[in-house]
Amino acid sequence: MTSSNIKPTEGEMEILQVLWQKGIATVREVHETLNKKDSGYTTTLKLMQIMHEKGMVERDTNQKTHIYKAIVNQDRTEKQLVNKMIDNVFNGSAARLVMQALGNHSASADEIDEIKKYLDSLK
Amino acid sequence: MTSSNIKPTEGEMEILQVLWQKGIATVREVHETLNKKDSGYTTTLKLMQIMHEKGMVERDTNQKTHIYKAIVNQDRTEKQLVNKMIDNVFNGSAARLVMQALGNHSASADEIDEIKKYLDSLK
DNA sequence: ATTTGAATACGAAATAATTCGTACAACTGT
DNA sequence: ACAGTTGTACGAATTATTTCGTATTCAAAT
Repeated sequence: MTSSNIKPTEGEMEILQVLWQKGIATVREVHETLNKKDSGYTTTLKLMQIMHEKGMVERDTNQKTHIYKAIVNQDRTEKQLVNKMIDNVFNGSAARLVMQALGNHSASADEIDEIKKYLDSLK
Repeated sequence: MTSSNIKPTEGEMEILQVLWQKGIATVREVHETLNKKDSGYTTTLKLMQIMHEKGMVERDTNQKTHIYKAIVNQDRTEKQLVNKMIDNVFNGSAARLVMQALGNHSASADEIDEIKKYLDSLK
């Protein structure tokens, strides 16, 4: 087990995504970006406070409105989650994951080209 | 929301994997395949019973020792999980997931060829 | 027949994750 | 100054998931 072994919950991942994308954000900004109709502002607040306790995010509390920033590394976190899925769901085969991902509607022709380029660059 | 929207928990996924791999299996077989030192036999049993209630597995109870079989479709379930990850972790970009997966587990040359073939077949 | 071992059933505890209510502090505009 | 708005803090309820303990049943072996 490596030094920083982070396992964000689903809710935490959603928040991290916003933070990674925006760089920094207030609770309100995060809450509005994920516009969940099914849960209130204080839920997002609480989650972010917990993430702070866990050391996943840092925050600037100099102003009344705190400003949050992700500490956990995006790339490392993504790798961890992908690896876990390859392991858990695809019996260790990255190729199977990839094909499953590409068989989806979510892969556009552009994306496919991009991936081919990437594959070529691997050789 | 589609007709059968299944969201296996992590524990359920582990069991499903064994069932998909073996075709059919008893609780004992499943429990021993996933040799978890941290939880007992009845835990696996209970999980599989719950999965049965949820309609994820079927079982033959003609013998004392029940024989389980996955009902949920492997391919569909995998797609669902992958889609969720693309959404949750990669902001909707299948390409980013793929690259993360390939950057990781140094995919073998064979795997890469296989994937390229697959990509071509998509056009 | 009786004991022993392996199996199921199932309630309930333990743990994890999410959600909310409410108190209170700080800022805004009048 | 003070009413209204926006923010944080945080305990507690709710919901989901995992885990176990114990009762009971069935079958095999002595």
